[in-house]
This record gives sequence, C-alpha cells and structure tokens, in this order.
Amino acid sequence: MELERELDRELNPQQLEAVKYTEGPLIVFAGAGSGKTKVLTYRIAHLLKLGVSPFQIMAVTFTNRAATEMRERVQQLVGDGQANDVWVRTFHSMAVRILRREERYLSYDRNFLIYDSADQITVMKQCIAELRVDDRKFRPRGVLAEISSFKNELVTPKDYHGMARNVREETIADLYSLYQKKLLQHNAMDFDDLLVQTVELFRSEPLVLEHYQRRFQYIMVDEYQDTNHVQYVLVHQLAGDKRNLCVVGDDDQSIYGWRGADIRNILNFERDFPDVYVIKLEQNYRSTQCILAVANALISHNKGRKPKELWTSNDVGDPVSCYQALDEKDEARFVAAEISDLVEREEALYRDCAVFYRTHAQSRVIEEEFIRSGIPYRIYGGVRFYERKEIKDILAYLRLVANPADEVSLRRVINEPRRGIGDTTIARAEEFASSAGRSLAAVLEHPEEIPNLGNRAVNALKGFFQMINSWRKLDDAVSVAGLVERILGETGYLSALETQKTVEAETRIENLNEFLGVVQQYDSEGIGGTLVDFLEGLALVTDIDNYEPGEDAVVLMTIHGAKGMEFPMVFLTGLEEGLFPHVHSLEENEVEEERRLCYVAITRAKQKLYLSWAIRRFIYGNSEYKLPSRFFKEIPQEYLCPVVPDRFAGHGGHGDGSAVPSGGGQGDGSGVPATGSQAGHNAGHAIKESAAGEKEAAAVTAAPSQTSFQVGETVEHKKFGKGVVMETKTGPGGDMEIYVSFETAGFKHLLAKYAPIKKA
DNA sequence: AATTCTGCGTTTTTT
DNA sequence: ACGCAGAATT
Repeated sequence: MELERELDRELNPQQLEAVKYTEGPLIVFAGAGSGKTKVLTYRIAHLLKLGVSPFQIMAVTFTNRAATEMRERVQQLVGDGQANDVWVRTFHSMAVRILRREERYLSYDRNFLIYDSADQITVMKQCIAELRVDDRKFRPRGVLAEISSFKNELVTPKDYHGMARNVREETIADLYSLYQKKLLQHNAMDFDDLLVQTVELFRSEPLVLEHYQRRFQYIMVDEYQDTNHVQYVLVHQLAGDKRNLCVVGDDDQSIYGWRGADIRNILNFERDFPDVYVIKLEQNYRSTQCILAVANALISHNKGRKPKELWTSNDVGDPVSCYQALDEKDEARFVAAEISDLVEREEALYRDCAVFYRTHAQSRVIEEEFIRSGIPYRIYGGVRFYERKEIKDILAYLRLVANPADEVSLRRVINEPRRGIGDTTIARAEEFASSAGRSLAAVLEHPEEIPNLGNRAVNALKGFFQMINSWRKLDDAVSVAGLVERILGETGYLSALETQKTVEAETRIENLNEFLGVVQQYDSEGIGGTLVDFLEGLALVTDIDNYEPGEDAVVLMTIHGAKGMEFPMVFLTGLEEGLFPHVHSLEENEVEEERRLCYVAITRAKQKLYLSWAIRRFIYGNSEYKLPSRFFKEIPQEYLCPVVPDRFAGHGGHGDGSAVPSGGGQGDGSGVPATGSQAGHNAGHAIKESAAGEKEAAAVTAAPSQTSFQVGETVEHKKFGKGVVMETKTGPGGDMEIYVSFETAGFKHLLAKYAPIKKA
C-alpha cells in the first residue's frame, strides 16, 4: 500500500516495470547512473510485500560494498527484521556459506581457510621447487594466473592433463595438480576454489542442489556483465527450472575481462532464455549533459556492444576541464590546487572530490602533494594493512591455531620470533616427511622421530607445539582478542619488538595495536564470534569495502575500485598512451576494455569532470615522454575546455602565456629531486665514515684478549689481497674484530673468526 | 646464523 | 624505483 505509492512516485516507467516483473527470466540493461541499485532494492521490497519469504530471495553482488549498500537500502524500505534474512552476498561469501553448511560432502575439513594471493604464491613456489621446474620459465604469478583461468572455465587438473599439447603445458598441468594437492593437504582453498567447489558440490550432490533451488525462489545478480564462467554456471544451477532469475548489468561497464569475466554472459542471455523479458534503463540521473555527452562519444568507439545512448534531464553543466601537465608532479599540483580552490570557493567539500588513476603506482605522487598542501585524503586499495609483515605474522599464528594443517602459516611463524628452528631443521623434517609420506606439519609435531635432529631443535619444536596446542584448547573459551594478546605475549613477539627501540619497530607495535582494536571491535559485535569466522571475514573483505562516506577527505582510488560509486567532482589522471590505455592491453583487442574502464571513470562524475595527462612521467625509474591518450581524440572537442595553468605563474615571475608555467614548473620539478638525491648520497657516505671513525675511537680503549692478530701485522685475504692490521677490538659476541688496510681493496672492517684471512 | 649487499625482473586492474 | 632472491659479509 504505502510501498505501492512510493513505487509510482520514485520510479520511472522502465524501472517500475523491472521491479514488478517478478516471474520468469528478466534482463535489465542498466546504463551508468540509471538507478540500478534502486531497482534491485525496490524489487526485493516489492517481493517481500507480495508475501515472498525473505529466505527465498537471493541477491548476488561482486563487492561487499555493493552487498552492504543493498542490504541497508532494503532495510530502510522494509525494516530490519525481514531485510536481514534476505541473502544479499558476494559470490564468494555466498559460496563459503554454502560450503561451510555442506561440509560433510567436501574433502576439506570444516575449518578450511581461504588463501589469499600471497599464500597462493608461497604454495606455488614450493610446487615449482618440488617438481624441479625451471623457475625462470615458470614464475609463480604467471602459473597461478593460468591456473586461475582454468578454474574459471571449470577445467580440472585432470582435464588439463588431457588437453596439454606440449611440454610447457604438461608442466603447467603437473603444477596445477600438485598445487591442488597441497591446498587440500593444507586444508585451504583459494578464491577460485570457493566457486569451483560449490559448482562441483551441486554437480555431484543433486539433492543438495535441489534444496537450494527450492529455497531460493527469486535470484538477482548485480553486475552480470562481470560474471565469469563458474559464476555463470553457479547462477544457472541455482535458478534451475524455475528460472526466476533477474540479472542486471551493462555491457559497457564490463571491466574484469582479465579476471575471466565473459561479456558474452550478458550479451547471450537472450539466447540462454529465449523467453527473457528485456528492459533497458537509459535515463541517467547522475551526471550533467556535458559529462554524459563525453561518455557517450567515447564508448561509441567500441564495436560489438548493445547500441544504446544515455540521456538525462539534468543541467548542461560545465564543460569537461582538461589539463596538460609537464610531469606527474605538475599533474598532482594541478589536482591539489583545483581541489583547494573548489573547497575555498565553497563549491565542494573535500569528500565530494575523487581522484582516479589506472594503476596504484600513480597514487604516491598525488598523496605527497596532498600532504604538502594540507588536503585531507584517503587512499583505498594499494598496500593493504593486512599485508604488513607483523599483521601477517599474527594472522599466521591465528590461522595455525584454527587449522593445524596450514603449512604456509606454520612455516611463516615457526621461527618468528627466533626460537632456534632454522632452515636446516625444516629441511631435515621435509626430507623425513616426504620419505615417510606424511605432511610436514604432522612430522614436526613429533620431532623426536625425525632423524639427525639435535636435542636443541627437538626441544625447540616441542616447546613451539606445546604453545600452539595450549592456544587451540583455549580457542572457544577465550575471545579472539584474548587469543591475540596471549600470542603476542607468550611468543615474545611484542617484547622482541619493544627491545628494538627503532622507529620501524614502533610502527609495527602501533600496527599490532590497531589490529588488536579491530579484533576487539569484532569480539564486541558478538556475531558468530569464532576464530574461523573472524579469519574468513578478513579474507573476503578489501580496503575498498571500508569506504566511509562520512569522512571529509578526498578519495583516491583506481578506476576498478571506483565502480559503482559516484562523486560530484571527479579527477581522472594519467590519460596517456601506454598508461591508459595500458601497454599490456595495446596488442589484442583489449583496448575496448580500457575504453570501457575510461567510460566507467567518466560516468562516476555528477557535476564536474577533470581529465589530465602528463607530457613526461617518471616510470620504472626513468623519465619517459608520453603522448596523450587516444581517448582524448575520441571525445568531441566542443565539450572540452583546456585549463591554462596560470596559477603556477607566480613561481617563475615571467609574464605571459604557456612558456611561463613551463619554466616555473620545470624549475620546481627538476631542481628539487636533483639536489635532494645528491644530498642524500653525500649524507649517506658521511654517516658511514663517521660511524667507522667512532668505532676506531672505541677500539683504542678495548684491549684485545685472545688475539691471533696484532696491530701492524701483515695479513693476506682471500679476496682483498695483502693488507696491514690497523686496529683490533673485541666485538659484542666476544669475537675479535680487526680493521685492515689493504693495498688494493682499501680499508675494511672484518671479523677474524669468519673472514678468509691468514698471516702473511 | 643473521644481516647486508647486489643484481634482477617487474606492475594493470581484485574477489 | 622497488622488492625479492641469492650471495657476500659480519
């Protein structure tokens, strides 16, 4: 009743149709900013109003952010009680949920962990080493990328063994098999496995599939253009014969081809379901006419797309500003100055502004400039908090507690902090494990059985596992935060950092405290609460999911990260040939995907769009000259407005036109780093010399006790040749240190015990 | 055994 | 420029 009125008021005819067409297959081609999320949320609300149980509705998204947003908006429409029971999840979290629930059918243990890409690389490196494969030809990242595409296509190791056509492919097949074997042994799945295992579960257990098919009467898929083959199969399995499947997407926004997304999934939907009902949403509610005209013009250069053209009843708006920067620093200065102006003139808040770039590497220069100009900002993506060493260490401990088979974590922490379990010990255990046909983890738990192991190593191992096992017993009794505190204390990890007293160690302690805060937060929320749940949450969440719209800060992110968002002011940077479109995409017909990426970036802007490129850019350590992106040429010039960089004229003091800022900019750009780096070098040498000097001074007072070398003695070094001992002293370990002046090699500081020297 | 040094390949995008 | 792996150094 109330909802009905709201539907009529809030939705345009096409949107309304999409909301009300609930039975049978439906595809909604939803252009950028056409109210796609609105349709999905109202559709869910409408289904609930019709009396459909919330348990019977599933909405699948690609990001947690999209899932959260959708869930919240449904909540606003219908109230908490019902909204919470609707399955609004990402593909991966949906898969995990099903797998955990149906663990009895899996060959994995119920506490299986999710391996992230760093873990995957660790495992793959082991596989490569174990098969004695040439690690120049087969690099972990590359092999994993291939394996990932097999998984996306549901090609098993066995399948691929049959398909391999040459030695290289056979090797890949072997690596694939071994990799899967190891993951199973470690009781871990990678991201792709989550989906593959679910599909396989449904294939081998028709009754289980039937259960989910019966349960989920209405299925909606967001961003359908980004589904890959596994996801496609999964969706079709779930939809079953009932076919109450509604997919929403936009072929022009398909930007995950590199991850196996198959644009044909959306283009061929009408073939898969001949009776499909098709709705197109072409009215844009987000952007100005200018921005939209630019976007339309650009995307029209792609072939093989569904013809469509967005329109809007919004204002014409300002033309799109273009800036030709001298280099990446100049570009950053332009962005910073423009944002400062906007905020000063009260045309925008910081949080209204977003800066997009093609690659993460571009963010640093912009960040530096923002710091200099005092602009609050927040970078999403990039080096994540959870990728720092200390965080990975504590996580590895937690993972090992949750999952004894997790060899990747075991190796990581077994000697961290140092407890006398070195490479030799591990190597011996490995040897024994493979000869006995047992896993490394299993063998290490009973060190007395390992041949050739010294008492010290045996005791160290026993101590280590006693510690781990004591935490395992605590697992359910104590909160995750309690566990973290115990681990940090009992391992001596924290005290080891505390004694270091370096700035770096301080930062690590701070990071660990921050992590503890995250854990305490999790504990206090009291949902689920188990260690496994906690670890799973971390594995499936990314930085970009933590976007806080309330914070007044400029947002910096890659264009991929920006998908699904909108900002009043958008700065799209680095529009250069080779960067955007990226070199890696120039060969094949991947330029179209780059163009779609550019289209996505442009259509994030509501009010004002800025495009910039740099004539010269520092890349891979040297300065390269760049050409403007081809995308500029694909936009009609009448919508563009070049920005004359007069704001920098003050630096140079010349009076006119374009020569001035170039002079001023170059002076700034090249002068600072040149003197800076030179000073850095000199300072480096100076510090080394003075340090040596201090040691010399100290050496005078320290009397050499059990000396085998004396000051003034002539010695011969294996590599440095003849020299004269200038000073001797006793080092911290009681070993003799000597300072020798060699004839050819110069002055050296050596440790008598190790250095290959003898009296001449 | 652990730390520092050196040479090499490398970066597109992420659940 | 940077991070990593293996070598050199302490």
